[in-house]
Amino acid sequence: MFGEAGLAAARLEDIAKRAGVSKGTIYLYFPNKEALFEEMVREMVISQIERAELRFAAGDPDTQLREYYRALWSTLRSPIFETMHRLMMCEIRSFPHLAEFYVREVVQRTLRLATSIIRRGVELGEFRDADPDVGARMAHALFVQNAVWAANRTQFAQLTDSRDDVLLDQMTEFVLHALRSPSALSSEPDATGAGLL
Amino acid sequence: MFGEAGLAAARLEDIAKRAGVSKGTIYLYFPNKEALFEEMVREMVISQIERAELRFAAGDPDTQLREYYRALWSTLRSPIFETMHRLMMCEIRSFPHLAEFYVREVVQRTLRLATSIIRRGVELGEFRDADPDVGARMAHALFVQNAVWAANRTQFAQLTDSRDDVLLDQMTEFVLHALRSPSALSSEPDATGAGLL
DNA sequence: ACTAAGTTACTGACCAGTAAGTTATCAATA
DNA sequence: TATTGATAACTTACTGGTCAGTAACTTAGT
Repeated sequence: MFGEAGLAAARLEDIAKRAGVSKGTIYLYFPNKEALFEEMVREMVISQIERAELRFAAGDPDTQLREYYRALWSTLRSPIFETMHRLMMCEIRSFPHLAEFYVREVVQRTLRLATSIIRRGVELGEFRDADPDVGARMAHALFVQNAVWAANRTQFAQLTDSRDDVLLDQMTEFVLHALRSPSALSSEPDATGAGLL
Repeated sequence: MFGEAGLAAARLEDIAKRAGVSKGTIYLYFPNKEALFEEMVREMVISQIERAELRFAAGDPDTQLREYYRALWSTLRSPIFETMHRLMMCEIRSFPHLAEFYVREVVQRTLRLATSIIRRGVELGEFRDADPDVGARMAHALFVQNAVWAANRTQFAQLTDSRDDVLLDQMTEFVLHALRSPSALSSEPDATGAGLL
């Protein structure tokens, strides 16, 4: 209900009703509304961790990254992320430590995986020699913002493709081109020469 | 004051005081609180249009885009954008047409410029042959999300560089690598071969 | 008979919106 | 130049509804 209305607009009595208890019961478990809200977001973040089963796929960095971003996108497009992200953005000023918690427990963990894939790609010469950490962050930013737009397609129609899978392709291609080293043309289907190797 | 507290938490009496009038006066000009809010956001969007003087710079697409994104970044990092964007994201569900207005009047106008620069780059063979519209949108997403993180550096410290100018470089390099055609290595200072040409 | 768990009915603060009253402006007139 | 009257601009003080939080009461479990 917080997700639907936000912290201020969600009425404690409605929350209680939906939980099948009376309002007073809530105060047996939480000191006040804010604490309930905070606890709820923490639960969401934790369920988010469990949901996001981002695993190393086998194969070259290119393939690994594609798999990684496919999984990331499915997470970002889930209703739970959409809700959590919106709440986080709206209430971040009142609950700054929630955002810190989220970044530490979810985003960083996720980014570390991307970073390591990119690092290996750099070592193999498949990706250009740039800071893998920066690359991972840039790609993450791109995905998150596109998820925000996609979650509000009605208003942001001009900013997203109408199909999620097309959008995923667009993002993945963009990111991979940004990371790829100019000499590694092998994964380009229409590459005619062997490049510098 | 809406920017500081949000629609619900901002008290009409305080707004009136800050405006140097009494609460009743507001109701001579606006039917209710929501209308005042909406009008204020519209004003912000309009002032945003005036502020964002994104112009074609001279030179090759690479240089033009660098100049474009420098200007975009300075807009995104301005306090007025930060406020407007946060309000938009928080109240989008209550005021969907505000977001539509914003996308139409600001974002699309801005994107069109980026698209045309990229299109010319594609025609010149400097950028790879991909949909310029998609490229512009991807880059925009990347910039917007980084602006959001940068606006909350305390919480999102791990997601941004501590310096705005470094961040701008990181984003610009990422985007340009994503757009560049593999055969156009000329702008790469350490390029050793002439590529396929 | 004691405690844990829950409910109900209330209070007090808050605040958007309003109705009645006040002041400033200015044109017309003497 | 002063007076009046009309109206526009604004203020004040109040109302009504909402809702977080609580205190007294009830029920279930052992």
